[in-house]
Amino acid sequence: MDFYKSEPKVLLAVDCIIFGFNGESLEILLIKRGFDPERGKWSLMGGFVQPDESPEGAASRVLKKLTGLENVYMEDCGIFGDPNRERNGRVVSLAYFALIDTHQYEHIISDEYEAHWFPLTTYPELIFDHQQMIDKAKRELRTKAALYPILFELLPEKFTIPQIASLYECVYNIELDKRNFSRKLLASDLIIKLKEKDKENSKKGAFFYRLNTEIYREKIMSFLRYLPGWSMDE
Amino acid sequence: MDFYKSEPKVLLAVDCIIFGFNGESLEILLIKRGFDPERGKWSLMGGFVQPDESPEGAASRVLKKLTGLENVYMEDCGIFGDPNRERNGRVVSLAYFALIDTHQYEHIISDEYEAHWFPLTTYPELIFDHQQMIDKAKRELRTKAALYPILFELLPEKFTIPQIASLYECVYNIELDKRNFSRKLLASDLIIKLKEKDKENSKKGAFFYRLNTEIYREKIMSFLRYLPGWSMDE
DNA sequence: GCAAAAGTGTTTTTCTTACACCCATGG
DNA sequence: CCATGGGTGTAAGAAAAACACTTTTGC
Repeated sequence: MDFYKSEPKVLLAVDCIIFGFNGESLEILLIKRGFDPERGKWSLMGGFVQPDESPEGAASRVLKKLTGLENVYMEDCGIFGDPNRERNGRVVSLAYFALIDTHQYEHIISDEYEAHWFPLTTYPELIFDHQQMIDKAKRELRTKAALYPILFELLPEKFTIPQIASLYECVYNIELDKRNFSRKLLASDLIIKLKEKDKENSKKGAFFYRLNTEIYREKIMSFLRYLPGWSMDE
Repeated sequence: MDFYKSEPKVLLAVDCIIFGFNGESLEILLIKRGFDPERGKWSLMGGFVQPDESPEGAASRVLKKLTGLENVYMEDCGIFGDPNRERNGRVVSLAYFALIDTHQYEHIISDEYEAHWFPLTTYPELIFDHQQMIDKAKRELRTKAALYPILFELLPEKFTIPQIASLYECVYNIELDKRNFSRKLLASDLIIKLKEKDKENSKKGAFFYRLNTEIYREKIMSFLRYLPGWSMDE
């Protein structure tokens, strides 16, 4: 039964790039390590894959431990396994990015970890190759979000069109014509208008919308516009 | 120095989804296992990550061992680590897809492995979760190729426009208007016309082209058309 | 000379972009 | 009553799609 006895084993870790959007800027959640090695330095939240769990499971566990959140959108976004990436022995790390709405992030158990949100434009130096992980996660996020409407995962249930627009502006570091953006989005049938208005950010107030989950599920699987009338599931 | 002594180690494998295009159909390269466990069954080519190599390194090594090819386009496309995915103990496997031109595939060391190309439409049942790996690789290939011109990696140095068109048709399972496709491609400046013609596939003959590697390198990093005038590197 | 694939020209339609202008409202 | 962001209308321009038609050549 033990066919692979002679094969080498490695320590397998997961690290989470946790993206959050507060309405103004795109941010990542970092922790100040309270444990060795590299105690006291800033890093991504991570952990080791346990014998009874899958890597995704480990990533979810780690995320929940830090934020208290479950059922969060996560996606693996890279394998970091250079033999010398950690000085303290061989660790292969699987990077996952998570998209959360920062407003849900109240019930944080941050007593245990010294966690802090940083804007993606300025954050402290990080240990190991965590900087590269963030870069990779950013690229993956941009690529994926160009085809699939995953950025909605960063917004609360009720959101306004100006909010989404500014989210896209943050992610791609561009300026959008909000008027055209709004129309394009409405034409996709992805969002449903609500009666309420958000009066926080303007005098006139912007209508709230919610996701049309049916269309969303459809589009999240087939948003490719490069090829004529083609959908992912064939 | 030994901070992680108490953490569990796992066997870490790589499995390669090797895509090839022969001008007619998109195929994958499978091997008939000549070793236990699951001896005699069809599977992806794989191997274990060694202490002195990165996972990408392991994937390249495995690919080279089977095909003799080096410097092949590869990309990780999924982490398969369900605790019960193998009956013979815990193995986490990292899936990589490779794109190769089947015509380069002559110097195969297939004595050691019983390898065979199968069309993506019909191939034998596979061990473990290799079927899911192929599904994932297909999805990733489609997503990536919708934004970046990676499908050229499947073609020989000299190729014709009808060849690329039929490749896209294979990958996305669609029919293209070859006339419009041709113009669109030429407009991108990605390819350079050669003097020669390929007379194999038609009486008139189709001109050969080669990649404009400069434009290629540029586009492979920024082919997103979803957002106005935006490039990946900011 | 005809069948078959390659490739060009042209029209139609659809999508993007730019921007003028109206709307609602808190101060 | 006006400054401010939210939102609609509209017209110009670009890109995609559809398709008629010409080119080349092996048989």
